[in-house]
Amino acid sequence: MFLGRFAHTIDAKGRLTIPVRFRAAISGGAYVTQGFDRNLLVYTSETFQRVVERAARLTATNPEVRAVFRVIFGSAHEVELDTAGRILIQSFLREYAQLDAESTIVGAGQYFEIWNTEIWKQEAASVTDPEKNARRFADFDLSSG
Amino acid sequence: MFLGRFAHTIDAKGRLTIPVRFRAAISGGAYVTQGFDRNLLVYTSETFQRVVERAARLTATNPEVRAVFRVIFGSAHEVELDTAGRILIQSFLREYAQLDAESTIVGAGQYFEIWNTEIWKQEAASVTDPEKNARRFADFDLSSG
DNA sequence: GCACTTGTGGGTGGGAGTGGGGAGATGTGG
DNA sequence: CCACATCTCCCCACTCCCACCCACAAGTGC
Repeated sequence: MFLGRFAHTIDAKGRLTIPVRFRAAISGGAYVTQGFDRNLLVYTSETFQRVVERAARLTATNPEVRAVFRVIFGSAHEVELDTAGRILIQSFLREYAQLDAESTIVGAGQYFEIWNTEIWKQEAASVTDPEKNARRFADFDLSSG
Repeated sequence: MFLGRFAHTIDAKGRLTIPVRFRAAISGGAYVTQGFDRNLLVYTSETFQRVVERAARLTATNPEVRAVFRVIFGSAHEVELDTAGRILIQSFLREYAQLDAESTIVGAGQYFEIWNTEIWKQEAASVTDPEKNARRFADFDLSSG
């Protein structure tokens, strides 16, 4: 499970250090894709496999399905940790998420997100708003009870 | 069960001593997350697991669900007691709860809270108001009889 | 007083994150 | 086939933080 929030830098070669606590989970390989927001998502091989299997049930005669295929498969890139615990992120993915040096890694359970730190701060303002969170937790019935 | 109220200090390294009475309950690990107010919550592994299971049923295609994931998973941090009975609190969590040296730990049954002592005092003004408490207990049908 | 517990502060070695050199692989154009 | 640029991955060096260690003050019980 991916938990927590980390401020890391992407170096001039496009490499991003993965937090130590995340490395064991993706030691068998991981997949980076574009996210639903201006961010990137990183899945373990197993989780990505489940997404692929679900997508495979859809029929490619539907143009919207083909668009989904292009997002899921066309943006996905398999990555491995180098000896220093880093991954290399393709330039087109860095461009999509507007990643420069300052990046923020956010755990999200089955996957984790990579954000440009400036863009993340805007999202964080919403995520740390007590009133909004109270409503979210009430709507989804998530009180710790 | 976590009961009582304790005034402890967070040292220059971001460490907070856990009251002795709480230590056994979290000896197997604990999770710190941002609270619903300007505070932090500390769950045992078991309690946190129940929150995670409920959240896992939601689907990430909903933007509000993604925000919930960022709160639950992105703010959570697994901590362990050091040999002196302290935990290390990540800087972004300390910022969220505005924790400086003076902190107050408040038991809340299944979990406990960490407050900036100044902010806690404002909350405590409400908690120690006999009339307000009488109304709360009446509203939630909590009289011992 | 003395032993012990609890909370607090600080030193330190090793691990984590970062940056850069350089060898090898890959692609392109001539 | 070669020359050249680019990319990828290896290794190494450096800084900084954290987990462990110890020290000490205050409180408690005998």
